[in-house]
Amino acid sequence: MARITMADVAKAAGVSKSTVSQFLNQRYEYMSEETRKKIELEVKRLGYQPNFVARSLKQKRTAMVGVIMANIMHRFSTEVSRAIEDYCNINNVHVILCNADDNPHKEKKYIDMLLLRQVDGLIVFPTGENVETYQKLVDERYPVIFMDRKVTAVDIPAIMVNNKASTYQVIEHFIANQHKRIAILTEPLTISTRKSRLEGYRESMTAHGLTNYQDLIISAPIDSLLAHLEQIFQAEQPPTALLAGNDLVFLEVLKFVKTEQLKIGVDFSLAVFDNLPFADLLDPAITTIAQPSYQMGQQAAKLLLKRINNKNEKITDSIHECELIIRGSSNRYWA
Amino acid sequence: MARITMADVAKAAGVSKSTVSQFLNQRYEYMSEETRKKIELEVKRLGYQPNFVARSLKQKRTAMVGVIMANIMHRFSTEVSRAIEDYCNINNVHVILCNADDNPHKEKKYIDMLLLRQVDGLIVFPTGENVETYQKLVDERYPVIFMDRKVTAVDIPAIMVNNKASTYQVIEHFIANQHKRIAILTEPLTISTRKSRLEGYRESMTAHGLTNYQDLIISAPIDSLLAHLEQIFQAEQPPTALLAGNDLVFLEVLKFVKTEQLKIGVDFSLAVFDNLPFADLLDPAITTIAQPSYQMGQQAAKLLLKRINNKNEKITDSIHECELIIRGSSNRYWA
DNA sequence: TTGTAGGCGTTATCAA
DNA sequence: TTGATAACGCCTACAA
Repeated sequence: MARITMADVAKAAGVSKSTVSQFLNQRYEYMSEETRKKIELEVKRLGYQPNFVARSLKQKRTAMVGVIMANIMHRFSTEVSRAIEDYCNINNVHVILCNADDNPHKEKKYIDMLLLRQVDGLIVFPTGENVETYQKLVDERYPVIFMDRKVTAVDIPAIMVNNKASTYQVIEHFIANQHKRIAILTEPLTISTRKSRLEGYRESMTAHGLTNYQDLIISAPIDSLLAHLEQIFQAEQPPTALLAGNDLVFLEVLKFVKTEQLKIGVDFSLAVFDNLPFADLLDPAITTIAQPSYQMGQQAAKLLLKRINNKNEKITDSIHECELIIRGSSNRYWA
Repeated sequence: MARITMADVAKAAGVSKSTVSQFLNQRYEYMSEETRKKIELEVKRLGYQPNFVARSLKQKRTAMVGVIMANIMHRFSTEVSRAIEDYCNINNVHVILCNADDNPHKEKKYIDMLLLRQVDGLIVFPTGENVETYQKLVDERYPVIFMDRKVTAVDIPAIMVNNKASTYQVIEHFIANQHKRIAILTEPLTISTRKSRLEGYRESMTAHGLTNYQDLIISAPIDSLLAHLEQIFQAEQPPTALLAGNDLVFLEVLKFVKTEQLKIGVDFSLAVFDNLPFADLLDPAITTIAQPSYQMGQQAAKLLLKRINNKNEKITDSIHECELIIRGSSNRYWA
């Protein structure tokens, strides 16, 4: 392992460590051509590799950022993380990826650990449950960006999508197709994203005179969704359209469909708020609200690195537009 | 951040840095109850946090491992990485996750970077194209484990599945259902995994007297698979069964099916060598060869950490069994 | 039982 | 133009 140090190079080249350091940091300005050559040669010959840890200690900068993702099994998180990683690596910043499983304890543990490791900044899909910890970051002027979710209690910029408007739009799409019993299916309302989506749902329903939707809102942990679906579809007036809150919820809908031998697009219309790589390939194809995950990740990384390099950089919330892609699962006129 | 140092604690407690260090490393043996208490108090009061970077520099150990995954868009990689992360984090080791996109240049760059960062060990899904770099790791006795793929040119232990036997088995399953024209569809044969699967295919076909399979082997980059499928299905004797080499290949098959308006399980039988979270939920359900990704990741992490803690630990290749799960896409008798 | 001193490999400051 | 020298924060002999 990198056991050749600057001192070795210095000795071999017959100069001092400082000079080698100058050389390595491309400060040739006041360096004779001769010494430059000498050092260059020895660096190559000895196969010198700088020691990042030592440099980090001195510079108080690690060229690493931490990403705490919501759930690695969630496609959106994966896509965003990948974008972050791509951007960072181009800029020679390494990413430590942590999977919090939407668990506040894990989240806190990871934030603390990453700080101890002196990562230069953090991108977090916040659970929202660690306000104290978030606030500490703000107080220390630590570079942090929230992804996908806003935590209003704390002044940290967030990169999100227009959850409310997009949901409003897809509900309107259902209504335009004459649906009246439209259900929304989501994981518990612990994060802003889900709340906003529900809000969009409510507003859209209300705006179109469909105020009787209380029993059509299902918000429950993933593993109980199936039971809720069974129940709601046994009601006197079962829903005719369904909005699945994300890809994991969608899988539950698939299970339900399978168990009950129903046909999507025939027995009820369906839209999914998320990116599904195979949305277009199923039969019927699935209507989705696609989130620009890659752009969001890139933007987060870009802003974070900027902020790291300039503590005064002011970052504000950023809202990305989703795209409603209507496909076979919801294109039937329901009259 | 963490600007309280051991020196601060020492001063506040009226002891020396060494004593504080002793305390922090739980070496209370020769410490008076009194000083212990004093230090404990000050650590709490000042909110002291150890500096990992400084510790790493001194100890030449970072408590970080690097993972170079093949392709973050590939479900199997994701599942394995998650398992590695889970195991490592329980053991207070952090994971730097890098996505090589099956690109040898990226792979090499990442390996080099991770070494500069002095990660304690590496788990790599090797492209197989950087033998020189791999060999360097071996020469330095650097802890490395290969995942999913073997590189025969170099003596690094690999954790794999029984690719050949599993493929043999699924082909036999097709044959048992009276298929004679069985095609295999895989990405280019650059890695051992794919080669072994093809080998299993060949042996199984041959063993059952189906020697005329040359035109039934499609091995091509993802984005050209569709064209190959079109072609092979236009042949005089199109295949009646298809083995898709992984989940990404499967998506291409779905595209093909969609374009051609075919029905899986009716127009041809299908099996997929990989984990599909929704295999059971499609119509028909998809026959898969499931890989124990989580166990593989856990094992890799476990072995790596063991090896890191004991340079003499000898690790050997490890082969995991897959499970052939027969579902609707291939359960039809083809006579 | 506790403290002193030196070093891990860099970088930064200042003097030469 | 280059070189001493002192940090960075921690750990570890060894000394007291």
